[in-house]
Amino acid sequence: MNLPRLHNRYRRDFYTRPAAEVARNLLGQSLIRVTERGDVLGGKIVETEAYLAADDPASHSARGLTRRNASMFEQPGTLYVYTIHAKYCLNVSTDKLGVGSAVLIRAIEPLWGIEEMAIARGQTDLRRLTRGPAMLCQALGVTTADDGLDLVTSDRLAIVPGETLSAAEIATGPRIGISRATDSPLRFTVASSAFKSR
DNA sequence: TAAACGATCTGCT
DNA sequence: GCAGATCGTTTAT
Repeated sequence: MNLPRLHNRYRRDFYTRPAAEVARNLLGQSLIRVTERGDVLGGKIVETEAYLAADDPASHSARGLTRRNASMFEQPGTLYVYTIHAKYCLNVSTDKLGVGSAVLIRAIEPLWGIEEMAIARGQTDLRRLTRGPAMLCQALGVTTADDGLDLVTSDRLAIVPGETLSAAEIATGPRIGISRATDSPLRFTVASSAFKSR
């Protein structure tokens, strides 16, 4: 696949839809990080989860706006980075300003800047580079310092059109690692990918 | 200000 | 496969 370029990135309207729809449509797209040196890191999104608003007890926004989850309520396309178990997770806000829904990007297939990501991870096994939300953040160097950044205008992080998948290539199931709303089918994966967290 | 809790990962078996 | 580490945020006192 060709090296993705920032100016081809998805615009605001891509994120201005219900979280589950964005989560499904993010599969196959390219998540890229441009380092301070100008290197491109990233790969193809293969696993996502949707987190809704007040009606989703598993969502950080279920109990309303707090200092931590404020980015979820920002305009669609805003990066929401939070810490959990002393690690980072990367989300993108969706729907509309003030709603409080987001998509968690759980795994990508490493494609660009693999050597640099391997160094950041302290791990050379391709399959253990970006297989999970915290691994992904470590590989890309994303931290809470990036929370609130706009994926539509940022020169550090963006999502660029990759490949379009057919419905048959996408698997749906319950979200991982949560204790509430464990039956909602809001996890989406590229069925054939070897780079999923499970 | 104290306590509990995770949208997790790693190392060891 | 599983137990244990880990630490910021939230919620309770």
